[in-house]
Amino acid sequence: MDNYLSSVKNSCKLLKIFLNAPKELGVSELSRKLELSKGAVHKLLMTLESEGFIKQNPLNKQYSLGYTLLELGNKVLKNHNLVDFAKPYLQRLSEKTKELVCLCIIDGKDAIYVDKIDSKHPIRFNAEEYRRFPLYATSAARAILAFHDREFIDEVLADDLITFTPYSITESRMMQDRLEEIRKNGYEISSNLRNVGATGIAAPIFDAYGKVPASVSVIGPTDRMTPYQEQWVRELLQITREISQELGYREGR
Amino acid sequence: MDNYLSSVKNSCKLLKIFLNAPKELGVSELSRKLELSKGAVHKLLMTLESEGFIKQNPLNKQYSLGYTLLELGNKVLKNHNLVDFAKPYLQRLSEKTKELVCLCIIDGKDAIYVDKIDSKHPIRFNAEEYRRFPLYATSAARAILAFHDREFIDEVLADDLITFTPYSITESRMMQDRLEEIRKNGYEISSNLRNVGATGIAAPIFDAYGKVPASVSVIGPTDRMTPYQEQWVRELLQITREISQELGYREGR
DNA sequence: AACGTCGTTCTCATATAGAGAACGATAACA
DNA sequence: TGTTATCGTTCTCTATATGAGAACGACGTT
Repeated sequence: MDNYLSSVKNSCKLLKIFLNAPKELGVSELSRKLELSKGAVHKLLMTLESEGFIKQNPLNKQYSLGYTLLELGNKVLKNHNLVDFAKPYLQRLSEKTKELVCLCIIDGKDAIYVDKIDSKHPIRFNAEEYRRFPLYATSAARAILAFHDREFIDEVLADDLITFTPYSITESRMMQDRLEEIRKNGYEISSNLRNVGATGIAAPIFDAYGKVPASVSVIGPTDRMTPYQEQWVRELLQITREISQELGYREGR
Repeated sequence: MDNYLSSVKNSCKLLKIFLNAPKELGVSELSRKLELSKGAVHKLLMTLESEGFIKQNPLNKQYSLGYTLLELGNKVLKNHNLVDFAKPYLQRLSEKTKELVCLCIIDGKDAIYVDKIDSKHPIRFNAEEYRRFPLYATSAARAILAFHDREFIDEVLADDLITFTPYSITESRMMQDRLEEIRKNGYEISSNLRNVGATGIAAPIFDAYGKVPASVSVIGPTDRMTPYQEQWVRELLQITREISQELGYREGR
C-alpha cells in the first residue's frame, strides 16, 4: 500500500463492510473487521458522519450507512444512460413473456443488475438488483463474459469459481466450453445457476465499438419457461438486436 | 478541522461534487472545486477507484461515480424498514387518489423522498426521489418539520430560506405561523412550492416515541386536486394514522 | 461488588498527506 | 504547421495528520 491514501482506503472498506452485515455495527466490531484500532475507527466514523455517509443511532450508539449514499447511488443510475435507453425495450419484453426481465452490466470482473421489471405471475424469482456478483455466476453475466477477450476470460476464470447451487459449473475448463457455446449460439440458457428451479435466458448487447457492456435476460421457473423456450429466445434476440443497433453497433463489422 | 481525517473528508466532498455536476469530471476541475492540488486529487481518485467508488473513462481520462455507490445506496434503502413497512399503505392511497404518493423522511436538517408511487394520469409531477432538500421547502417536509421541537425549527429557519418558485414563503416569521397551522390541522396543504401548478397534501407519521421521522404526501396538478381536496385529506390522515399506530404510536400519549 | 465490554478521549512517534514543480500527451489556434 | 494552453500523471519533500495503544466513564452481566 504505497500509492494509496490509507485513511481513504480504510473509509471505503469500512463502508463496504456494511454490505454484508446487519444494519447497525459498533465501533469495536468494525475495528475488529478492519483490523484497525478502535480510536482510528472512531475517528473514521466521526468524519464519515459529518459528511452524511454514516449515521449514528443515539439510542444504542451503533452506526449505519447514511443517506448521502442513497443520493450518490441514485446519481450513478442516472448517469448510466443505458438504463433509460433500454427501459422501453425491457418493458416490451416483459409484456410478451410476463416473466422477470433484467438488464445486467459489467463492472470490472463483476456483473450488476441495474434494472429489472418484475414478473406478473404470482410465483416468481427476484433479481438481486444493484448487487455485485461474479461474471460466471448467472446466465445474464455469462452472456456478457462470453464476448470478451480470451485474456480477460482467463483472468476471470482463474479465480476459484464460487457456486450458489449444487448444479453450477466449478471447472474452469467446462466453463470455457460453455462460453464457446454461448458465442456460437449468440445467447445463453441455463437452469439452477443462482436459484434451484429457475431458468434464465440471456443475450448480449453490443455497442458501437463491438464491445459487450451489458445483457438482457428473461428469468422464470423452469417448468413455466420450457414450453416457451424457443419463442422467448427469438423475442430476446430481437430486443437485444434493436438495442445494439440503436447504440451504433453494425453487424458483421 | 482538528478532529476529522482530512483526506477522508476530502474524499467525501469529492464524491458529493458529482451530485450537482455533469456525469464526468476531470482532475483539474475537481482540484479547483475542492481547492486542493491536482496531485492530491489524483491520489484521492486513484484510491477511490481501487475501491469501486470512482470509475475512470479510458477514452477521455475523466472520472465518474462508481457502482459500489449503487450497492451502498441500495443497502441504505433496505436498512430503512419504514420503506417496506409503509409500501402497502402508499399503494392503497395511490389507488384511491390516482395521484403521485410519496414517503418522505427527515435526515438532519434535510428531507429526502425515499419512496414514491407514480400517478396514473398522463399529466403528472415527478418527485425527485432520493434527492435531499431543505425541511421547509415542500409540503411533505413541512409536515415533518412542524412536529419537531421549537428549538430545532428555529435552527432550520435560521438559514436563508431558499425558494424554488416565486410563490414560496421567504420570511422566517411567516413560516413559523404556517407551521403552527400545520400543527393545529394535523396536515399541510400548499401549492406552487416546488413546482408551479402543483398542490401537495402531506401528513406526519408518528413513531412509538411520539417523534415524527417521516410523512406521506399526495401531489398533483392544482386543478385536479382542488375538487377532491377534502376527500384526499381524509384518506391521507386515515393512512398516516394506521402507519403511526403500527409503529407503536399511541394517540394522546 | 467485581468484571467484561462498550464508545469515547487522549498522547505521541511515525508514516503519510498534500503542495508544487515537471512530465508527456492532447487539443485549440494562428 | 508550429505555438500555446490545458490536460492527466508522476515525482520529491516536509509539515502534519494518522493510527496504535492506553485510559476513561458508562453500562450490563455475573
